[in-house]
Amino acid sequence: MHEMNYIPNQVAKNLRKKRTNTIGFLTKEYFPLVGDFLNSFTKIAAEHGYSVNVYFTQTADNELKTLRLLTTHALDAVFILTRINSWDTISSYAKFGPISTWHRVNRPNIYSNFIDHYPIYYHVMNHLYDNGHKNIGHVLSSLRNANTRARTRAIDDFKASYPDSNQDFQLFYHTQTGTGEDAAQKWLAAKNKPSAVIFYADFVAAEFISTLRKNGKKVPDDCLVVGSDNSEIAHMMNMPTIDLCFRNQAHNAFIYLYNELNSDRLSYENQNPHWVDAN
Amino acid sequence: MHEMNYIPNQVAKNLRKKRTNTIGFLTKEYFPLVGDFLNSFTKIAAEHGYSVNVYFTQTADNELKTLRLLTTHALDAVFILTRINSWDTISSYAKFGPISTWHRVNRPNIYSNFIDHYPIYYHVMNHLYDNGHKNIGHVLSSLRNANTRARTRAIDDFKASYPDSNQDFQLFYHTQTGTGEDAAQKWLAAKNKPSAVIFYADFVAAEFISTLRKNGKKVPDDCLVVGSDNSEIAHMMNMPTIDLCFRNQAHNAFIYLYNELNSDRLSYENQNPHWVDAN
DNA sequence: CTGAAAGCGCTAACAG
DNA sequence: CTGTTAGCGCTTTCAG
Repeated sequence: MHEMNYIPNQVAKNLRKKRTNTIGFLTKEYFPLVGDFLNSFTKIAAEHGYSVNVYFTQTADNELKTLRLLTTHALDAVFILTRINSWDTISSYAKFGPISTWHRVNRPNIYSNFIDHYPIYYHVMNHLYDNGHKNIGHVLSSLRNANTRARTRAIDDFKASYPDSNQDFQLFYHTQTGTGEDAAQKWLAAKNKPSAVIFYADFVAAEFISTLRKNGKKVPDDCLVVGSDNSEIAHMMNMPTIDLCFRNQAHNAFIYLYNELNSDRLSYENQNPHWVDAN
Repeated sequence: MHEMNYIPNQVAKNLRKKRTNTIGFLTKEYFPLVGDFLNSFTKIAAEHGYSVNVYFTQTADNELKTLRLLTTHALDAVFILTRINSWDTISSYAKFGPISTWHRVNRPNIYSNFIDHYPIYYHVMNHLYDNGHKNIGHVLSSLRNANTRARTRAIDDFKASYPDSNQDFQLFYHTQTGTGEDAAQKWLAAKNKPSAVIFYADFVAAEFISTLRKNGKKVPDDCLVVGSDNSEIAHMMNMPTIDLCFRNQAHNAFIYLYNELNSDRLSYENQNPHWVDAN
């Protein structure tokens, strides 16, 4: 019998139970929404007894090394915010532990809590058009991203329905660093400037605004800028944005992992993307 | 002999080695700099074979529960970004694993990679005074924070040296949410408005700016706003800020933990706080 | 130099 | 119902 100040060893428990109650949170790089998302994800995880390990994967090799933590039983499950390797490669790790993401990916063994950007994006264009914006610019993420493809489909369909509108200003980016500034330079250089531009991320939109203002332009008078996250930055910059429910996505992405790992079932949250006015 | 597809079990290794190579990153709540800091901290940790567990402690009880992970050998060490319990209470856990923080705390068993805010703050006030700002406002963090006390000492000493200056506008806050807006309301209501205001965080300064603009004020014409982190937000909002070297702090805070846990020694980085102009 | 064994600290199963 | 034991998978030690 030990003395009364006995402290159980968690690692021994983990070995025995073959569970660490730890989930990996993988993102290629840091951008502001990572923090917000992680905040939501970690809190719901903590409520159900899980802790969250953060990994900034940076390289394809590193991402694989991190996924291999599932095979060594260091992690019970994995959430992927931004990936590097192909979904095929990633999904091959699902047999070692459940994997979820917020990206739109169609694999039987990866839970995807995606939002269909098509209807909301079409709705936003309609809204802008009704407010007199015939020339609408689009700053989009990479086309390898299914959300981006949904957006370009919406653009094409909208263009077909409203031939008098102009959707020619389209930019595609793979990262978020320096992007807003680059887009602003392109806008300043454009001969036929769109009167409104929709962005794939609040942060990029914010950088766009600040670069425009630095160049003596007025926002929203010269250009209405629309963000895409409903994050704090959107409020700060006083821009309209699109709520794509990342908080619910974080919630549901965890719920899936939990349900896969445990016998009891937690229930999913509904999500409802919507336009958010500048405050 | 097993087949060739043998995968070692990390948890068994951890049990044997009595090491998890995992560091806890504790913060009371989320605010934008948390993400930036975590990014720096996690990357340097990963370079040296450590992963980082994030905890949003929220309550005093929760924070203790998290610190107890040191006693159960779930965590090797702990970094504290924002605390809840007293440093006395926290330091009593140092015998179970090294603890570091970026706060200014004078405990033999807690490494504090603090920046002395006194000289840089005095310098900033001087700079503003030389540029014609006789009435300078101060939005500060809690007085239980040693950095805040260094700032108030700088204010008092400056006031003594320049009796014609006005430093009466002083606000103290415990959190970062809604703070900038509240400070802006106070500024708008003030009869004797300071022509420049220095903030304890970029994010709070940004919120202040956006609230002022919403109320028809011009920044920086009506009020020069100075931030305090040199974070992305400062660039976005085009405000001058103070670089307090949080990236170096993240680096050094990790180095300490590493050196305590290992026999080899990594070396610390120098830090040099400085004024950063609006770009 | 190679191979077996002990033990890290826990929990589940089993015996008393 | 209580107490002992086997084994989770690794590493270190010790014997061959």
